[in-house]
Amino acid sequence: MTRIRGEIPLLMAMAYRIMIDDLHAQLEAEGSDLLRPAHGYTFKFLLDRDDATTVDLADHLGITKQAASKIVEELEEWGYVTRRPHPTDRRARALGLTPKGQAYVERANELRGRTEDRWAALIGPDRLDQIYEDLCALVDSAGGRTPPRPVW
Amino acid sequence: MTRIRGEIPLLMAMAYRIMIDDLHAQLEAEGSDLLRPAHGYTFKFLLDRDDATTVDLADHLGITKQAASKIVEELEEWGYVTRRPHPTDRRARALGLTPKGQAYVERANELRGRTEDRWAALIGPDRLDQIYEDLCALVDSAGGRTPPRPVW
DNA sequence: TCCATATGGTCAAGGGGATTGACGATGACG
DNA sequence: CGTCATCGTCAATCCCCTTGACCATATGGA
Repeated sequence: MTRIRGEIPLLMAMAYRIMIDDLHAQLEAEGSDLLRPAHGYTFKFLLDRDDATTVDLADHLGITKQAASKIVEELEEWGYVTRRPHPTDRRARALGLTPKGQAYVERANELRGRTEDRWAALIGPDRLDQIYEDLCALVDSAGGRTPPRPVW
Repeated sequence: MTRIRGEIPLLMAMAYRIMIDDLHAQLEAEGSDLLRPAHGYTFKFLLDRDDATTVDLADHLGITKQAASKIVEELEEWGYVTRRPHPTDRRARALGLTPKGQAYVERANELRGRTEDRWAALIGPDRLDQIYEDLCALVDSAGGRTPPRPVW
């Protein structure tokens, strides 16, 4: 297969879009709340860190604290996230995932996994493992501190 | 390497972001106009098709004709795109790339190519070829008619 | 200890890029 | 021809993010 120089980033964007659409369709089919990717990345962040603040989240997402604050506000209202007083800083509020939030993460992981399975069926599981490794290598080489948000 | 189920879409988003940032940095370094991905996808579309209309473009990008119209307006103003009377439909205007537009496409292809080269150096050129094939397979399996625009 | 400065969070205003809705002009087809 | 679809534009609005200002609390040096 002759590869067109410079085409891979475009393909990656399309592939990402396809997998996100796929996830979206599954979530919609089962009636789950349709959260945006920003919400998903927020969950993922809160899973790893305890007593994270809104500013921490904003840094992680690569957005302003005001934007992050609004996301947190929504997620709290919808029952996915809690804000409790911060244990050591009385200015701050410590963020946490509710059971509902944790359940959503697990469900989304499972559904993304199914999307991966479909791709694996297409190209073979070993190839998918390789892609995983290669993507990790690329991300690591960029320092791993890339905000997950696509630029658009 | 143990792969976390459901993580590939996230990695793909980050990888895409990294490659776009890379391209962006290169374009900025050489003083080129900083066009958004939507503009790039517009160019790519206009390269393939002759006498395309704004509505055709909107369909391709998966946005409304009003939004597409605005993009075309900008690109015309900046000298990348022309709007001439449509040969067979007097309601419509046929879009085309100016030499400046074509040059931008070639330049962007080259710079994306360099980004690919850096990745190839990291994981090996043969692996990159495989990824290309696999991404093509995924995109084809979705009908190839996926709007390039990421959902966010 | 006190004060200067840095930082977490919120409120308010504004902007970029999309959407919906309405419309005039032309095309397509019975 | 008359009806209905389609290309393009104008206008209003929306969503999500940004910038800027501000208060309350932390922090660290004199």
